[in-house]
Amino acid sequence: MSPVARRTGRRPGNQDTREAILAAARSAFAERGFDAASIRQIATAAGVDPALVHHYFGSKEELFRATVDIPVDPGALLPAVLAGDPDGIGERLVRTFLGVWDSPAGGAAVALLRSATNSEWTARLMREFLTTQVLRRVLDQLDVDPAELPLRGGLVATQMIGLAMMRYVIRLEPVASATADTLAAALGPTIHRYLTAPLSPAAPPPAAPPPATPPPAALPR
Amino acid sequence: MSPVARRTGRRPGNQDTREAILAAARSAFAERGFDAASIRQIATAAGVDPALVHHYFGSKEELFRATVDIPVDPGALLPAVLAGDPDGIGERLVRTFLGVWDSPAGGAAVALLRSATNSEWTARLMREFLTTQVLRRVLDQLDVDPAELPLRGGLVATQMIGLAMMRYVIRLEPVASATADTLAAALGPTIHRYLTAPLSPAAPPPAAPPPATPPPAALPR
DNA sequence: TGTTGAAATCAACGCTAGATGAATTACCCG
DNA sequence: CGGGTAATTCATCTAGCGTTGATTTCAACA
Repeated sequence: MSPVARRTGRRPGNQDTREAILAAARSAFAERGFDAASIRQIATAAGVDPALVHHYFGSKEELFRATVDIPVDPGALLPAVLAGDPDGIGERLVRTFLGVWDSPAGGAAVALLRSATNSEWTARLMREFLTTQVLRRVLDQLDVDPAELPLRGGLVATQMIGLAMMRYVIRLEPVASATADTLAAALGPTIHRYLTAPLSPAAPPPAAPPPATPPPAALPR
Repeated sequence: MSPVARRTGRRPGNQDTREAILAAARSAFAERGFDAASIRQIATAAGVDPALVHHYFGSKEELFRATVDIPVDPGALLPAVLAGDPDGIGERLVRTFLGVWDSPAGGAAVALLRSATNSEWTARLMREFLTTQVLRRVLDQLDVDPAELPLRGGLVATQMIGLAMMRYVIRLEPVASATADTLAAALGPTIHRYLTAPLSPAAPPPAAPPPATPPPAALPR
């Protein structure tokens, strides 16, 4: 009937449909997380039938893996962080971190972060990525007491993930729109302290009123 | 057949089914997030028919709201944070924060945090809670330049939410199992610095380089 | 040219979710 | 004792999900 009634079968031109699907999946996962993003809408966004997604990638999980698998090799970024004035290492780490998250790879990271809050296996994925890929490498190149290494790494992760959450997920102003300079200046010293400063308070906590009271202050209503 | 074949109708004894549902919902939402938690399994965990959940709370969203609506009135906690040595304010804030998150109310907070990463309206909920309920009040009671207030608040939020994410969601060791003392000693100075220390590096204040990219954030929906 | 294999679509399955409305039972008040 | 109201369940509806298998079209190669 209609002159252009191509309904089924292979497409004439483009060969880059696979990339289109990947791109659509990337943004969908980044914006809505693993569970909330649906293959059907990813396919629609890519102008493609849902079944085609399964044809290229086997399952939703594999699609997610392919989406996230932009290997931001931390090893490649570390030299730039470690080079130069040791006192500036905090600021440089923050700048590098922001650079990655603002790049296309950042979309994958946001997707991972969003999904880490929902499914346990994503959380584990992230945990392992952090420990084995990032923290360990960073701290290996500093002269840190190995016994203190995990805690120092955890503290740094705390600040970094918090920054990512606020800037890219919750989008709390003015952090969401702040310049890298501002954030580097503000957070850099924190990172530096977590990496180098003594951890335990030499002096016992002064005048702390009995912390024994986890507040029953929960107000009823 | 079975002598106790009560299938339908009102239950003999307890009247506290509503609370049972709420409790089950609280832990389900906290453990799995809004989307992943299902009314059906909440009902099962409470030993109740799914329809009963809709009878008490109208919809899943309302149930979530009721779950989250343990008003941990920040105003009630602030005096304890603000009293005493001003230099210890950071540590006290961390301790109070951990106290809340480790209490029953913390379950609600974890639920909110988990869900904030998925649905935009939860993110907004959290954003508004942070700005209007917490940050504003904390900073109102300190002598902070009002112009710097939002940024300082955002920085504090960054560190606090990061702590919550690592400790309660990602569960990265050793942060997840660290004592409140350890964390307070480590993070306290950071908070203190965010609240009081000068923000911009005195050397290169580029006089606000055009925040050329305010919205890389295409808000979905 | 004819054949083959990949690209793409269609239609459907099985599943689970949230939600609804009617039916059944227990409690409370008069 | 009897009626009304709230608590509880059952059966069902609709909608969306991931996934699968068959089927059709295109492109390349002998």
